[in-house]
Amino acid sequence: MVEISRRRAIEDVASELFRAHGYAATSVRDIARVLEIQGPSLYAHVTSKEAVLWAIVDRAAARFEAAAEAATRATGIDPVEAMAALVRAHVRVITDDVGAAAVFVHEWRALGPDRRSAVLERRDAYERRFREVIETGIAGGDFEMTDPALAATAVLSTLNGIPGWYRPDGRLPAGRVADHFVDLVLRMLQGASR
Amino acid sequence: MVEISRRRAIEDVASELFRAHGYAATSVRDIARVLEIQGPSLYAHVTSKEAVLWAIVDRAAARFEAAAEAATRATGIDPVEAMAALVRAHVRVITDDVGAAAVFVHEWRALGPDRRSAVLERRDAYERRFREVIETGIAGGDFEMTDPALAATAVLSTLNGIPGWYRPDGRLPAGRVADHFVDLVLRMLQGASR
DNA sequence: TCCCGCCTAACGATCGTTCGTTTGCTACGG
DNA sequence: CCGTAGCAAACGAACGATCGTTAGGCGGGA
Repeated sequence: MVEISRRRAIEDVASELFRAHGYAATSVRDIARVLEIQGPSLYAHVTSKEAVLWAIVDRAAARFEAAAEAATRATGIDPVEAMAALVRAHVRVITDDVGAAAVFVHEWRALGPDRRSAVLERRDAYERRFREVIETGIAGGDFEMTDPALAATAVLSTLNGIPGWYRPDGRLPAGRVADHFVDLVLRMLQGASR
Repeated sequence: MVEISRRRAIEDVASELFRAHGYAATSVRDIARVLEIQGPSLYAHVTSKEAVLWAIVDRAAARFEAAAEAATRATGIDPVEAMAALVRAHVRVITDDVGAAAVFVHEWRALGPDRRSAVLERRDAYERRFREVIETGIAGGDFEMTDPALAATAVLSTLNGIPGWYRPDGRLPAGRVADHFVDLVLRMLQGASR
């Protein structure tokens, strides 16, 4: 395997360990052991354990933001279409790197105060994209909702459960997962059976 | 506040700290500090840190199971009604003790192998209740679903996001939260407008 | 007097991190 | 073709701090 960057390899290993056991329960020496080097040797490539977590979280956040941005740009103003694109983009980011996505969703509280609040701010902005599409859909009669903010939170909760069970070699390929969740989310937002 | 059991007070404090910072990031001395005693003094009431986590997780699991059992017993065979009761019961257990529910959902991986697999087994059995109602609903034409297992997982993901934002003194009272989520879940399961 | 709740002291282990040194390769001057 | 300078990567020892936990003692209410 060609080694582009030792640092990136560290972050990938750390992603998987943080996902499986959590940031606090994963020691620097645990990460090093997987790479078959000694714990302190890691510090030739990274400045601190928290910096590794931050690199993972920051990159994951950027991928979510870029995917949502692209999805919004690619679709017109039709809320149903826009929401489907947002969901599909979100699921793709998760399935492309489950470890990083899980760390982004669950381990941001381990960051220091500054970085933690920065993540929360970006998360709010991201959720706002979903809420605005929902509000547009309500105004246009495409969606039936009394509480758009709660609906956006519920939608993202549903999607963010995926890293808890999805595995790249599981019974459902990533594309099918996306299809199913687009369907589920649109059902949540569109009017009930009547 | 009348103090029924010192041990229970420890578990309640631990619930809140485990929820806020995670099990591994919470020290025994952190728990003791909130109770205004010294760290080692906890061991007069408790046998180990993991035992505290187990007590919290076990009680939360039992409350989920009991609530689901009661909900199932109270409703007939109508799947829509049964699912509504299951969702309402689940949300009530969460809102009754957000801390314990959050710990149950997120911190079970910190348990030792035996207890962890015991929890996973109970969680599977619990999820099975949801899946069976969904399957019954599909068979009777009440629900439209191609993948009942995935639907059950998605429903529980949606509900288990609640501890991430619900606060007893928040803008939504517990009853409204339950109403909204019953609505959202039934929409997910029932046929869409398309 | 006894016991229960809490104390302080201390243990071995492990944590994140720093430091000085060694290793193995690549490039280049003579 | 040799010798050597340079460099990135990893090593092993060691640091201070903190972890979960044990042990023994002290004080006050029944």
